[in-house]
Amino acid sequence: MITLSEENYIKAILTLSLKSLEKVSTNSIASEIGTTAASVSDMLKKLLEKKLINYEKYKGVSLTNKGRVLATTIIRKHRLWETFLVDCLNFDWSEVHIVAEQLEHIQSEKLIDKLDKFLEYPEFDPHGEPIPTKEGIIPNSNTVPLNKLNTFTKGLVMGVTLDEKKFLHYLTKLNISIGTKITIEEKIDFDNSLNIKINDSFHHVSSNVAKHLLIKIIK
Amino acid sequence: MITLSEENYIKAILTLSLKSLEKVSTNSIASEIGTTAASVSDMLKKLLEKKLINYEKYKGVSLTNKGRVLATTIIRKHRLWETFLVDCLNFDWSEVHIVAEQLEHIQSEKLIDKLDKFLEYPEFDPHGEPIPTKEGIIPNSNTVPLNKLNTFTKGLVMGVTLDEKKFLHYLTKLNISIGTKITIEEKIDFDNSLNIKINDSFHHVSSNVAKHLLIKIIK
DNA sequence: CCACTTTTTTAGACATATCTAAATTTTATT
DNA sequence: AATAAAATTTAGATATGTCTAAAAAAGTGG
Repeated sequence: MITLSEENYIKAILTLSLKSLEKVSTNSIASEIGTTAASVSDMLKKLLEKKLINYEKYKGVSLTNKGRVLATTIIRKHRLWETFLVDCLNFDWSEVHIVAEQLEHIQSEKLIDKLDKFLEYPEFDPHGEPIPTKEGIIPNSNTVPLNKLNTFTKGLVMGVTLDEKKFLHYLTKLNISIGTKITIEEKIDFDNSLNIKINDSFHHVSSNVAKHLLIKIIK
Repeated sequence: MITLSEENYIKAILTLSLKSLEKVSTNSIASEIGTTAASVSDMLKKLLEKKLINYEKYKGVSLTNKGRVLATTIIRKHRLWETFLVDCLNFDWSEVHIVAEQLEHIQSEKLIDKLDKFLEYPEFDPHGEPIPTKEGIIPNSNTVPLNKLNTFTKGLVMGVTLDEKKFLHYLTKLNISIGTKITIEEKIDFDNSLNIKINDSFHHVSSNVAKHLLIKIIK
């Protein structure tokens, strides 16, 4: 069981992951949530226990695939509820946030699927932010599958297009999650596999893995 | 600040109050909520502290006006959300309860007013239960203002039609709340005031007070 | 009306989530 | 490379809400 508080931390970690390349720091989470670094430290232990984050003391945090899926689900719920509040209930777009912050924690997959349908599958929320898909992908016009990138291009992992246990487990092993920075070092013509750099360490991945990783190109 | 847990207790107390005339017992609350009598005892102290209930050790519980308004608001929210789930999202009426149990705790008066309007001010939820008004009255075809009752008629207080601090304070003093049993003992022709019996003690109330008390007649 | 049963409350624990203050580790600077 | 500064973690406390077991009060039957 995931508590409301844990959900808020996971969401904060995703938000921060998307803002920069580095692992998320304890202090940044504390200021995002409005709490103390000590409380964050306590909570990180619990989230590690539940395998929602990758975490080493003093070394910062990143989301595991499990954590990433949870976080995008919460953002999906938040943005769908905001859409409902503005489009159906005629809320002003500036006042929906605090209400959606509560609604995003309602536990019912069926509810959110039916709300999505009722709203006719909106792509963007009232603030223009893209609504993540049911599969946990945050749509972004700038994303490209990893295998389409040129050598020496750098990018951030924005999502995956395959929801398979073995695949996600493999990504965890490679230390790939949302916000992970990847550089293409070499493309092997023979089998379209890639040599890539992930946070300063080098790995080799097959074309089949690369095509399921959505990347946002950065300078 | 009222916590989610406190809201669940207050709601349970109202539900039980409406089922019988007596003060609500610790054990009945425990089985309604699915917890132990010890936990209920602990919580009753907190609810008394917050002036949401009338409570004397070993003597049972009733809601104060403040508690009654809170409880009916929660039921109003619950029933409006159930209506939304069935009418808009095409939920089956049998599966809405658990979702509405979560939604009923969302804190936003504006949200519930706008939802009410969006649903075009429904009078009944999908289970045929009346939706309480914004003022905290549970509509019931059987209710009559106290001043319309005949001598020796007995009834239960179902709501009030005046939301004024002095009035509610006066009712508290008289120990009148939702579910309180009242018997008309005598009607004074001179000023239409009434002598009534409340839980075995006798009181005199003005016609002005009587006309704002909604009563459901019982045998 | 006294003993027995049931109900309710209290006492003492535990889990969650938070805090302040102190200790530790990392990082930055000279 | 030593030391100062900043970031992070630990230790210890507090508040909420729950539990079990024991004590106390209320109700019941011979």
